[in-house]
Amino acid sequence: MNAASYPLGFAQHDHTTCMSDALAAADARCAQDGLRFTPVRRKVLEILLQDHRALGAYTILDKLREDGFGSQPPIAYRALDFLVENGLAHKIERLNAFIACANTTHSHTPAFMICRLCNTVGEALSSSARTALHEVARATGFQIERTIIEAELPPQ
Amino acid sequence: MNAASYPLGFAQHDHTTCMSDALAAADARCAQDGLRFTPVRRKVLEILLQDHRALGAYTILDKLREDGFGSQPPIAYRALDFLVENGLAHKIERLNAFIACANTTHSHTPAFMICRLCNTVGEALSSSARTALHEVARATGFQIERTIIEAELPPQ
DNA sequence: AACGAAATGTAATAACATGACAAGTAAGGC
DNA sequence: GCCTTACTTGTCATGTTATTACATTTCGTT
Repeated sequence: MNAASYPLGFAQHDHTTCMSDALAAADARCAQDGLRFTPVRRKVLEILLQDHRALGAYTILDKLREDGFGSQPPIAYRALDFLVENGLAHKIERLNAFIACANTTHSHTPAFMICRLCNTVGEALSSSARTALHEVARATGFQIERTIIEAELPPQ
Repeated sequence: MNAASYPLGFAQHDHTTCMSDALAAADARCAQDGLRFTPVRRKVLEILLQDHRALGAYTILDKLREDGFGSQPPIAYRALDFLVENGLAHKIERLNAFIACANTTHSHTPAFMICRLCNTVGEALSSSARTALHEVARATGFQIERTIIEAELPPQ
């Protein structure tokens, strides 16, 4: 096993770079697509990038408050909606929580590997699983609009 | 496309038989494994079997109340936990809601096909997708304890 | 009948999420 | 430049989902 092939979140890495790179990518992406990467939205992404763990909306809200932003739930939820819609973050349904996207370079819908103990979340490639799922759906006459693939990992 | 290959929930079928068969299977299963299939638990399964749509715990709770059972949340959640733990129902994470298992004959973890409009949920075979996911995990050094595979269907 | 384990009843509260409306801010047309 | 319009944010209120804690009852066993 090679550490470099671990999903981000479980892998050792230079976290400062990882954060600044992700923010730079988000800046570029928003500029390119005419999206307004406002202070709250940026701050929420920064908060999510701090750890690679999934954070609940209210945890995020607390951190926003500390930084002088509004502290009512819609503040956090709206920023999170923006990030999720634009592929800068993901919602982990299993946890009702959110993580920063670990792979901003291209559009994707990863499989999430969730540590049962600490909520660390890794993004793994999921194209084979996703293809299989689409194939199953097609065989039964359905189209799929969106897929959710999450795996819970036992304590290591 | 052949209607018979649709997942239950989307397929035409004799619903009375489907319900009574499922209840009989649950009875048998619980008898065999020494599980206590108490009145509340049975009632909750009946409620879930009524439609093949995903129902929230509080919807179930309302129906329990109508039938003279306790009406505090733990009543419903405990029965649901029992059913889910023992494979008689599933939780749909995307919806924070529950459905009766459509396939009591063998242990399985299906992929769920969720209609975005009406919350009708079908169970589809997912072994290929699941295998692919395990393979991805193995390749990155993880074991998977539990998988969640859900697909949202566009309005037909 | 007495015991321990499992299940249920009930109250309180925690955690997650949205609706509605007012106020502020940015971008494009004139 | 300033007006309009669309978007974003602030705030209050409320709705929805889920758990903790503890008392009581039921069930199976001895």
